[in-house]
Amino acid sequence: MHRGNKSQGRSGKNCSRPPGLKGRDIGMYYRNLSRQRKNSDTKYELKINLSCDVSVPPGVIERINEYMDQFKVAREAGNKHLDEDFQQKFHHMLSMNFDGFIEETKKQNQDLNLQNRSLDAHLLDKQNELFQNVDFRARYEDRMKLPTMGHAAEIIDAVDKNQVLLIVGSTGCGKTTQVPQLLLDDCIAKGIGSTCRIVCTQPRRISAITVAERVSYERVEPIGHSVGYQIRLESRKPRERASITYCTTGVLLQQLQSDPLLRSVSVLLLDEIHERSIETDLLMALLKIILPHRPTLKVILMSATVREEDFCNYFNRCPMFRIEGVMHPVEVFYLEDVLAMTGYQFDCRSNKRSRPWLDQSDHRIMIEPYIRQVRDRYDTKVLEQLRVPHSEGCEDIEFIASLIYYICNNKSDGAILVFVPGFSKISQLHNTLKNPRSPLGQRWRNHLLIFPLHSMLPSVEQQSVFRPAPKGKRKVIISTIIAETSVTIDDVVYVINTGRTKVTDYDIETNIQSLEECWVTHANTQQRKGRAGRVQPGVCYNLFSRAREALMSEVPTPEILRCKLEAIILSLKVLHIDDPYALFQTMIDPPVQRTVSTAINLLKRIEALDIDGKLTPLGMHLAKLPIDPQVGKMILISALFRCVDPITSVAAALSYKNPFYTPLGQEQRVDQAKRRMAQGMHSDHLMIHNTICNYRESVENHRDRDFCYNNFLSHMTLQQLERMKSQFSELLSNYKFLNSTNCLDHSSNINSGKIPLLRAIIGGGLYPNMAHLRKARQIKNRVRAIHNMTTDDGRRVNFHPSSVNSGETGFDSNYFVYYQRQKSTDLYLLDATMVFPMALIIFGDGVETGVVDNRHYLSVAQTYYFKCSPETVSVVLNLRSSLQLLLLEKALHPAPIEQNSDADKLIKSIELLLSIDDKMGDDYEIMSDEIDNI
DNA sequence: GAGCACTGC
Repeated sequence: MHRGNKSQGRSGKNCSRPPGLKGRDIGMYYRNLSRQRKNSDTKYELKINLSCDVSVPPGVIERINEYMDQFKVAREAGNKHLDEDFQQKFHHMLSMNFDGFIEETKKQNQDLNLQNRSLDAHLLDKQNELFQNVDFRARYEDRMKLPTMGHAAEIIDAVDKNQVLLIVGSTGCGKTTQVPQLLLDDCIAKGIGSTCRIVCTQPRRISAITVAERVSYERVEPIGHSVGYQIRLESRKPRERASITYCTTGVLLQQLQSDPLLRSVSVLLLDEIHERSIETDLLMALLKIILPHRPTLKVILMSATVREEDFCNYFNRCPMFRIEGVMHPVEVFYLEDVLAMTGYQFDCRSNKRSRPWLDQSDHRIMIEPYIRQVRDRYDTKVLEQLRVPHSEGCEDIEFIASLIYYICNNKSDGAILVFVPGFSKISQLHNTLKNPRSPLGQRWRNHLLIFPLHSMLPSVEQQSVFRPAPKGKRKVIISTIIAETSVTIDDVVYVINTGRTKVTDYDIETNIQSLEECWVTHANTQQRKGRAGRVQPGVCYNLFSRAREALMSEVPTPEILRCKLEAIILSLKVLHIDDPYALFQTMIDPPVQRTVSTAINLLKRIEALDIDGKLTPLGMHLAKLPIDPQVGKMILISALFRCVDPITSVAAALSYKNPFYTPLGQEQRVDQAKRRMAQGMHSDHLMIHNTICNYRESVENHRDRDFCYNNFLSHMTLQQLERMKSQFSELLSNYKFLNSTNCLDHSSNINSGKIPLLRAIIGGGLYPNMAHLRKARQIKNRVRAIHNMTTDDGRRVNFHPSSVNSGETGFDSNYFVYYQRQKSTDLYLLDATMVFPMALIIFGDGVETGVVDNRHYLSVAQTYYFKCSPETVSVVLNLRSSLQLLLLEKALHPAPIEQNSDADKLIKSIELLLSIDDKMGDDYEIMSDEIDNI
């Protein structure tokens, strides 16, 4: 760490770059210089530029010192609230290794192993009765038409003889609804129903509910008898024994914490494992550990025909069943066929710049050999069109529209489902169909019923898209990948697959998450095709050539390779799987070590793990919260600082979703609504808090429907956010951080009105995700503004246009914290809250102090340096160490902070320090670390 | 000036 001497470095005005450099070259020069310096490890020799002065007025320092003295005295007196229970649990937990943990859980009494003979007899009677039921028999006959039922005896036999089984079958084969029933009824018939508890996991909440409802119907029962479901904050659980539970995979993973050997389960079915979600990948790895300890547990893996050998091999070449699907046949056409049918000609004069020129040469290399291969089968006109690079995908919206009109002209009734990559293409196609320029378009305009489908659009929650079109109308659904698995519309007969989708990726080298458009995989195309054959024979039009298809990947990249691992590592630690590297190595696709080490470093920085990678008391609390560790830390701090309602609102929205939706063409009005809610606080997070407060008020006045409608809010999302808030406050209360389970309880919200404190706590949770704004300039007569801002790694970033901070100037502080940073057309902060420097100093790590040019400073994470009087330095450092002690103590001995207790004094001091933050002059000098992206 | 999709006892 550089202290004192001013070294000769490049910075702001003192720099001396070679003369004659212009524009981009200047940026490149500094970038290279900065990289060289980083490489030669001379970072700390650079000049330190001191930012704003964070000194505190002497009167405040006096008051804080008074508080702190009392705190010290109280601490020394050893006046602690001890929670023996937790302390014991924690020490016990740390002292145990995995094998010890397993031995311990084996000793616990598990009722399921105890057969209940009178219950068995009762179940058998009931079953005989059911089989005589007229409705049951009618429904059973329908069930018998499902291909799965044709394999009933084989499946039951195979489950009996094997611990692990793989069932491969496409949509409609009935594996999800029938296999659990077969096994349950077999157990009951054998007179051992009381030992049977079947759990079947689903990737999505909606599928857990609908499948459970379907199976209940087949068994002529209301839901909650022998069949039920369990998803987060919503469950209709079935009876304990002789039952089937459909749950989300996430719920089962959470249950592992209290039942690590799954002793309450006799048969576990993992459905849709081919989707390669984090949850199923992780569960499969954990099952490999669990199975040897649970010889009676049966596991049935269920997959579509997508690389199913991978799963078979992963479980030691377990037996595999293939069940045919009952889909109607779907005719498939490719771009060349569609061009031949429609005779469409692309406008080659138009400048299609959305695809980089390099792509054009790639396109030629791909298409020319293919054209030679098929020149006898297609007209030369068609082949000429195939040569146009923007013929494929969804570059030409008019082309897609013309195919829709072609279907209207030539094909029988049935809805059309168009897959496009994202919001902008939905919007473009929607506009084209609504305001057609061609006579053909005008002819069909009034015969189309158009439904845009996107997670941010309200139509997903409405029922009209599922209803059949009235006579004379044809439904056209323009959708993202959401209609591939998550939203099912039955009457679709025609699918138009543009072959494009958006995917997020994560670059471990640069730590940058990106969202980019790319080609789908064979697996996606297969699934999209299937959407056309649900009710009758269908047609699928792929808007790419067979040559393009040959270049597409087989399957999407598994999720585990594309995301952060902090939360998983923490959850492994409570299962006593202490070496995350080793566990990840056993997965089907292990993430690279660097991703794991990055996650571990972050967990150490937020003090969830200690220097050796062991769980800290804080880490143990965070591991048990059903939320990412940083957001978990935020709500824990909010409990200590008694501002639970606002912060749980923030946490819920960050971990679930933003309650605003954006109807097509209403972007600006949505922005206005958000800005109204933000109340000038310069915070997307506090905006959510304000929104929830206003929503509650509207509910009390019975005006919530209007309120949601006028402000583009999703009622369903707001209600789920409320449920999550309750869950958080219940958990915090169970862990003894709070007195009340109600997040609105007065004792939990004494400081909820103190906005600077709320900012600081949001900052404390989101840290180290911080950004520094060096200049904000309003563009004349516009709502826009230009922001010159960098994140702590020196990269240039901007507020995402959907953030309430975009377009804003006149901030009271130039520092921000954010939850998500993503690269698309630019590197964006998707959400941000303005924080005062003191918040970063108090809640940040790597806080150091020193003297430069005879001025004292405080620095955060060796990134931001603030001028500061020596008196303030001393009081702040004192406060920081006390806060750390308090956090540790509260984590070890959870208890609410009593009014006027020693800890209360500390909290008040911090509050005092944060509340004096006000507009502080900040110099805009460019710092050496921040030059990378100019 | 822009928003693939999921999920948590």
